[in-house]
Amino acid sequence: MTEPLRADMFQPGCPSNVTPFQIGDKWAGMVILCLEGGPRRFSQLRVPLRRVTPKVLTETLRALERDGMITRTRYDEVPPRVEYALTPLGRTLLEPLAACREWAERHLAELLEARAAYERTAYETSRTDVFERSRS
Amino acid sequence: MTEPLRADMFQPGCPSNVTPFQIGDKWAGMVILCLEGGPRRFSQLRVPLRRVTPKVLTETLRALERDGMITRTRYDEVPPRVEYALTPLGRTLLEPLAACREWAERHLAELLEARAAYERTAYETSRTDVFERSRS
DNA sequence: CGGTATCCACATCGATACTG
DNA sequence: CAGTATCGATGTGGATACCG
Repeated sequence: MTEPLRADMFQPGCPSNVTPFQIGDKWAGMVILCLEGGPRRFSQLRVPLRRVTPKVLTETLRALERDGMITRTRYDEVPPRVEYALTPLGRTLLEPLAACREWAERHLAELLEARAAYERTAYETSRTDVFERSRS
Repeated sequence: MTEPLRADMFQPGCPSNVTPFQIGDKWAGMVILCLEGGPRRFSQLRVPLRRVTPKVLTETLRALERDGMITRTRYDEVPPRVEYALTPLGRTLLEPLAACREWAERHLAELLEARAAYERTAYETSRTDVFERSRS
């Protein structure tokens, strides 16, 4: 546990998808993180976000733009180019986001452990009624 | 703005419902906060949560219990009594939760302002295609 | 009191196809 | 390249009624 679970939240099967924290919708937090290093283009965002569909990415970007978290800059060129970047307000999200990430790095293993223990006991003990835990 | 928008996130119409932060599902974060001051009973939780339905509250509590964030203690009395309380692990959530709340208190007004400005310009300016923004 | 059991409305996400 | 347009699956929450 010296290495603090450098979890890659962009990995679909990554356990950090299990964190109780969510920034806005499913993708907004990741978009914020993708923009931390500077402006990014639409297509650039689609890569780390594991093939989020353009529709959903557009919706996410519009929502973030609407709320003043990012800017959308369109350059009149051919081929067209559009860049998204964090606003100062959007940058303020990085701080609490870091707090959430830190929590995950410190405690995710405990959460997973508790969850596993719960699954185990659910099958043996005295809960009056055990509901289904089947996962497809 | 000296008063930092002591927003009551438990109020249904409260603008803090607009914050980009969410702990788990819709209610989990509020439950954590409700338990900050000590153990609470099922019915006690329903009050500040503005009449969340028992079904949803049960689901929320089960999920938090499963993940080791809260404990469920049943006392064999008549009438039956059940208490929910934060585990040590659950208490660790209070710190990042505080970071999120602080963000809201500091920046919620800016977010709302940006949103309002966006609504305003959406009706007058040169976006190639203005989508509907109607809210029922 | 502390929940369950159904049923349903709605929002969100995804897949696919197409366009300025 | 940077989206838009549809359609459909899924799932999360709410309303209501009932139970040990």
